[in-house]
Amino acid sequence: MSPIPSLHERIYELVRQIPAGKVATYGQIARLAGGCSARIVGYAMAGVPDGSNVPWQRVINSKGRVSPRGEGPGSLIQEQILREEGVQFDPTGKIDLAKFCWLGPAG
DNA sequence: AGATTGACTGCAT
DNA sequence: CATGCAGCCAATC
Repeated sequence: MSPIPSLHERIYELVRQIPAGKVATYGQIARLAGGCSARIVGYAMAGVPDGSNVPWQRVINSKGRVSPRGEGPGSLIQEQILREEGVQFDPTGKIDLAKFCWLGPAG
């Protein structure tokens, strides 16, 4: 526990601040995390330990859609969780970022 | 220290 | 709308 959390931990803390029913894009988190690139956020999400309080499911890509993890229902699970949170999906499976995009820790 | 990779992004074809 | 390419930066080998 250092006074200055690593980039990874900082991202986790940031994602933890995302309220239910809202979502944030990788670029958004990256910017709030200190201006790193969206890839770092994606990499951090991939390294999220199972059991942490990080609602990684609320982090999506700039397309307003969940990131296709390739195999497994992972993306589908994420979509279901977001629906449970109150996030609405378009008929195309996209999220209305105009309403559900998290503005940041400031609100 | 160098090369490779990745849950990204934006533009071009 | 599908595919390709380049830029981006940290983690990993």
